[in-house]
Amino acid sequence: MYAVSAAQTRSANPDLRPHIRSSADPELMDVPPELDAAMTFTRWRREEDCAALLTDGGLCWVVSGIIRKCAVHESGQRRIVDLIMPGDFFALGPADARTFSFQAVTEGTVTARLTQRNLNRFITENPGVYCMFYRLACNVIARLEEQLLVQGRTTAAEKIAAYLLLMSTRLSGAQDGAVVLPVSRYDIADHLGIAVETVSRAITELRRAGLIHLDGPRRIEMTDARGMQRKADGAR
Amino acid sequence: MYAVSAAQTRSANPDLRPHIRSSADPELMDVPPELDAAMTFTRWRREEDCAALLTDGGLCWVVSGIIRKCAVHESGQRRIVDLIMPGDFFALGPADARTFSFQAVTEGTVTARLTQRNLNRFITENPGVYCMFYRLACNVIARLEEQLLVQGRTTAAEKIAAYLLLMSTRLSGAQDGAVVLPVSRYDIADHLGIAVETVSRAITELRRAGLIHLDGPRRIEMTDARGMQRKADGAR
DNA sequence: CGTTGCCTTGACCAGCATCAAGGAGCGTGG
DNA sequence: CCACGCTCCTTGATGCTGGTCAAGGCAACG
Repeated sequence: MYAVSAAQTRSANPDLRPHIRSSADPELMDVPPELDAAMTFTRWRREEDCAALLTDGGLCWVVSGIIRKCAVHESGQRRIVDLIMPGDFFALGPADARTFSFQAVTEGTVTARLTQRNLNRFITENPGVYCMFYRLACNVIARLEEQLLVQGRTTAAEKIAAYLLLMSTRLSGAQDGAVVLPVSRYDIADHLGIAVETVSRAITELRRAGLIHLDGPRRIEMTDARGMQRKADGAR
Repeated sequence: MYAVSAAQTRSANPDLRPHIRSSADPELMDVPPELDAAMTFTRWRREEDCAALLTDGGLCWVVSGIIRKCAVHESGQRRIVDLIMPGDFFALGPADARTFSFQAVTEGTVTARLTQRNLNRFITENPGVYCMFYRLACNVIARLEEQLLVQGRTTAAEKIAAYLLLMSTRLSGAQDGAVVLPVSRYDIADHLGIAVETVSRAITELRRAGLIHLDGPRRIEMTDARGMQRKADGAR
């Protein structure tokens, strides 16, 4: 077992509760109050491993902050398969325990957890909740498919452009304006399957082309959303 | 609406019924007989577009054969995001209709379809079925994550090795023995985001290295499963 | 003030996309 | 029966892209 370093509140915390809303699909995450009361909230430090949340087969939501789902190859290479943001849910499949690990990306990430026991107890009384789980799972599917499309672009600049657009929609709901990247260049590299240096170069290329404007390494303004879209789609 | 060219049997066909089993998780797809009776079966010709199945928001299973889920970019490039095999289910998300299309890959692919209407009717009487949907959706998630890991490899040979191993497990349940690829080199290329020529060259490279043996272009024997795994993991 | 993590740039070379060509298998029609 | 067109697969030549190694800047932090 993993020793969780932060305090856990055993019941619903009114401070945290309202944040459990999917930005992509606000109406979706209407967690029934009964379910809410059965959840355990946890706050995580940066880079802290939170896989222990899921070892018993329970479910988990990100309330605030970011969680990343990683796989580490034999060769030592790390691959990020998913970035889990506020409102998103995640669970550990039967085969996942061996391949995947979870870490908090941002300091003070808060998760809401539903243990297998509480889940079972709740489900027997209220089987309709699976409908919500089904829809949440479909959201994950849509997210992974988008990620596959981003990784499927040919050049690095296209990948980065598509990635920034995707991040922009996921973080703010819009594809223009400014994004504050919650992840480092290293994380982006491992998420896209390219080298850090290439990430850096591609961002510089987009900046030189006048498609984005940097305000520090993390804050990126999309000065030309249309152009970014064309770039992402591999227009020549 | 799309004119479906093949005959449809309105009720459960005893010939087709037993095939609706997931090879990956046999116990999972125990479709309740009541649900089975509400399904519509369709047989598709090769390359036939079967997106019309899903426009009403219903669900679909592949009974036999293969369905591919594609996205086509502005630039005309095609990307395959998923290969759907017997026992797997698929549905059309709200945003999917614009981006994705579905086609039968193999001649005579059979699908089982549950219309939105039948689904609704059935669900009100039996809400527990969503549990099955949830688990099926989790299977899709696991599949997409594996695909992301395959695409995340660095060199083309690693990608192809990982892809062949994955195909092998998905088609036969084992990682050794022979695989008969249900897809063309072009499909593999569009699934991995690399050029056809590179696919061909990578397969030749694996053959020359003694890791596989070709018996015609589609039938591939894994003569050295261990070596394939090492190759896929980027061992040097 | 040194250390550490993160980001950027340069130089170099392997690997892949691209263009081009040719072969194998197959169904169609003469 | 063969000629033809078609799709699919393979191989070669070439130029560009990105991985790798190396170095340096910058900010936060002890």
